[in-house]
Amino acid sequence: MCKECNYYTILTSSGLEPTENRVRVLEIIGNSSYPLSAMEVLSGIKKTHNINKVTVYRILDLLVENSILERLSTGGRAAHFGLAPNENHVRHPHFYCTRCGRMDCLKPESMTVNISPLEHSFSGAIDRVEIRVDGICKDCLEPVSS
Amino acid sequence: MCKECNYYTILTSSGLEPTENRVRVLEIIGNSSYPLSAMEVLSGIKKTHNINKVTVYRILDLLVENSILERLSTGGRAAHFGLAPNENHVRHPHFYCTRCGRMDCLKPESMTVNISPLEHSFSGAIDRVEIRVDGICKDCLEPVSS
DNA sequence: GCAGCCGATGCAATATAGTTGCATTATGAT
DNA sequence: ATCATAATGCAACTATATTGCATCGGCTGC
Repeated sequence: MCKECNYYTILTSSGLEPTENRVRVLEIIGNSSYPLSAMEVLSGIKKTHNINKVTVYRILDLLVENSILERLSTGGRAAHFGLAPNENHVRHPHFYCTRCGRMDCLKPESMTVNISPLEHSFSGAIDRVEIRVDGICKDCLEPVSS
Repeated sequence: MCKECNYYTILTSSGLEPTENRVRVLEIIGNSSYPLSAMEVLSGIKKTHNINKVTVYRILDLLVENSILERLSTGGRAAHFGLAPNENHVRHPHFYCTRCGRMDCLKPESMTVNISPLEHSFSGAIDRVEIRVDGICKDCLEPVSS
């Protein structure tokens, strides 16, 4: 997903200690081509290093608070996490397969959205607009080949 | 939310038994101006009638499957449920207040979305596009008045 | 009427995702 | 080295949702 990002530097430039666990969480999400759930991050790291699930949750919260990661809701139960939009990563919508539960990134240019009517009329504060397309992915549509 | 809807008829015309519990679930969601969580539906009904939470969950699932209700994800943990788009209810985006956790309906015309680029390039099947605006609502922004 | 069936509901137990409190360990400053 | 603070681990817990199985209630055929 991101070859231009130095995860260590991302942390330090946000004023966060670049601990091994934080770098690992950020790496595993940054190197994934689609957003990951907390459990996917946990088991990904556990393949090579010991880490506790609470630590993963706390790091994910911390990175979301610092706008390094973005928390995405799925049609399912678990939130998924991807790199937050920044100069290297344009904000983009996501696709959620209701059959296999996998989440994918869609190209930013796959849709156009104009929220200026809302911005002019809305009396609260707008942080972000999350767009999720639900459906069935290519792999789940295709008949199983033998 | 809907004065044109006869909840009893909505059920029967979908081939579902219009049981008291089903009508009550549908009424409480249909009469709300914003989507409700399963727990809100449960406690709403419990004010006047006995009902089990499992029954509520099962009815919600059933009504979503039959496209009578729509399941909306929030930034929080619990899914919320509102009437599905139909001839009386145009599909519209929702607002989620990250401070108080309340969900609100936004006017359909508050934004314009064009997904035709996606439709032409996407190789899976698209069911629906869910749009959620996250931020802080008017009430939570205002200083508390004494 | 009533025997039998089936869908709807209830209840208890369980699953899943995430959180909290507190103890322990690691890190950096002096 | 000592101390303060931040980060992590562990166990228990909460909230949300689901499953398995028992029971209830209404309808059908007789």
